[in-house]
Amino acid sequence: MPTVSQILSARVAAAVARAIHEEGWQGEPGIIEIERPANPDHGDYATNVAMRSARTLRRSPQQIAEATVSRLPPDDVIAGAEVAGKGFINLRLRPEWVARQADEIGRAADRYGRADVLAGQRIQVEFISANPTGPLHLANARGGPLGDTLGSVLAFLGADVTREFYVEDSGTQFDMFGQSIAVRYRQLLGEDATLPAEGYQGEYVTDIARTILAREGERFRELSLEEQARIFAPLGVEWVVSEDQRVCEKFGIRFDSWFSQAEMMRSGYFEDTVKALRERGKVYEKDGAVWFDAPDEIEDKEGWVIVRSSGEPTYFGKDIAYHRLCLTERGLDRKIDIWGANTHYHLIQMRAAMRALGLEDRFEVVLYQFVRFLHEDVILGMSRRRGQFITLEDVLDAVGKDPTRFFLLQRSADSQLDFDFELAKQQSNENPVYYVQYAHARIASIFRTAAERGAGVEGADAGLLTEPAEQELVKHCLRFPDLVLEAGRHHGVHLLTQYAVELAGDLHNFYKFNRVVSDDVERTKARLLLMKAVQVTLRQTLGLLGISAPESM
RNA sequence: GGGCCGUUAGCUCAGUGGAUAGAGCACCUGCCUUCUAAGCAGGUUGCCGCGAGUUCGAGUCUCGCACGGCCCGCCA
Repeated sequence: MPTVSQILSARVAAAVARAIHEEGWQGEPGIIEIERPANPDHGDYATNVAMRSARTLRRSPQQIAEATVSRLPPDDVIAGAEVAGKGFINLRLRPEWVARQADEIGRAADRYGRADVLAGQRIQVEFISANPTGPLHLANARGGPLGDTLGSVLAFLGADVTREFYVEDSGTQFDMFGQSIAVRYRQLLGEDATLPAEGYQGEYVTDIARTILAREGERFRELSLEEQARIFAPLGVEWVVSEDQRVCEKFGIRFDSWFSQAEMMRSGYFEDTVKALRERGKVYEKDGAVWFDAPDEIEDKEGWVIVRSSGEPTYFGKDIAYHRLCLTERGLDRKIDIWGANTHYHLIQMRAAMRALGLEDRFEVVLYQFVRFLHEDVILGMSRRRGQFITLEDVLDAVGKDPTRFFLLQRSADSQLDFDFELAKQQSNENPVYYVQYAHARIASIFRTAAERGAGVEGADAGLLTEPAEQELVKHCLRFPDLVLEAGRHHGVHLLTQYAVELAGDLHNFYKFNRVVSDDVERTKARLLLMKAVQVTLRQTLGLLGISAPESM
């Protein structure tokens, strides 16, 4: 089922081609862009192809538009085309066609809006990937709905999507985590031990030590702190990862894989990657460390360390290996990472490294600006090491999954946002998410009423949906497939929340002024089809957002 | 010093180079005997941060400036 833009674009392109041929013009037309005018007087859709072709065809926009429109006669979809303004071509959809689409949308049901433009592409979306040294909190939670929803959109467009959580279970922070657990373990045994200055202070560290003690007894008692740390760190990560899994499920997120960095390191793939970089002449030695040679455009640094003088790989070095692994050994066509804004410098480094390996085109990143967390009107810094944070789970329990997801998905990733905890709890009933869900529930209620009165859609004639309010609703639903394409192209999943609110608004307005279930049997049937179409569209949108579509509220 | 993101209504924010710039919240006025009032209708609000440039056309692109957030480690 092609989108409206695709249908119109094809017909306009054909008309332009005919115009050029028959008028004997020279040159190529501009790209056909189909847009929706803000002003309804300008038609349902419009194209600026005449303006865009004026230069190459060396004709005035008006002239090109006239020639195109005269070759764009009314057909099954287009009721009329006219030239307006400085050369716009305004297109009106045929009401009969629009009406029939209500039926098509209802029949498509959970296939509505799906496409195959990305069929055959294997795409990994990697998100959250928080350090496995403590519970998830809101700062790293924004990437959750963003990545999850982007994954859903890409899958909707036909891609083979894998959602991955990269578990960084090696390195300095990992070691420090193990030490922190060891200290708590010793304290539980009544020994004298103090947490290092950089240690993890959260209460959960003691919980982990207690769990280990309960499960394994005192058999690690005689070991040195270093030995204990080495044993406890993976156990601690296991504990945190299992917690993360549980909380992500509460958030409506299920990962296909939890990839272990330590496992990759044991496989020798890191050394292999350094070798590959060395063969390309991209690394050099200095001060006993191995450096990646920064490209010339980078003015502030000559290079970045990938193996320390101690022999320990850096995070940057390991991330190069990890991305190379995904894009070569694992056969992924694209890898899309959802990262917090504080990693933008890392992004610059990674782009350079990926370019050095010839993988740049397949590596994409969505950077999201930080969430500031307001608690009792105070902006909370979220330091995990100091144990100062409100966990994601606290937020989910207090606010609910749907409002939390909706709130985080409402704004573009580029804009910063404040999450006011008290406001979110207190105003959750005024949250726009309920406005959207209510529209869906309202339709469900209409169907319940219809069922009670023995009314159904059997034998309905969608062609009766000719009233302006009915037409507007169907047209609004028809925007959905184009919107999904747009969201997929630009990774802009917030477009979906915005659309959901607008469509819900249209439905509420229609509901107020138009009766669906009435004595008019034929009209009732047709309007039930209309309601079905809106319900399907709302459900599809909410489904992509990972937000439930309730039958009643 | 360098870099990334932002600056649009009182507040929080939408706005693939198109025609008269939008939504929610807040505020005011109406609307529940008919499919759910978590709703609807109407009203008020804008030097789109500032200054240049690019072009048929700029909130949108380029450059400069100001302000805010983040970053520039042999941490991750």
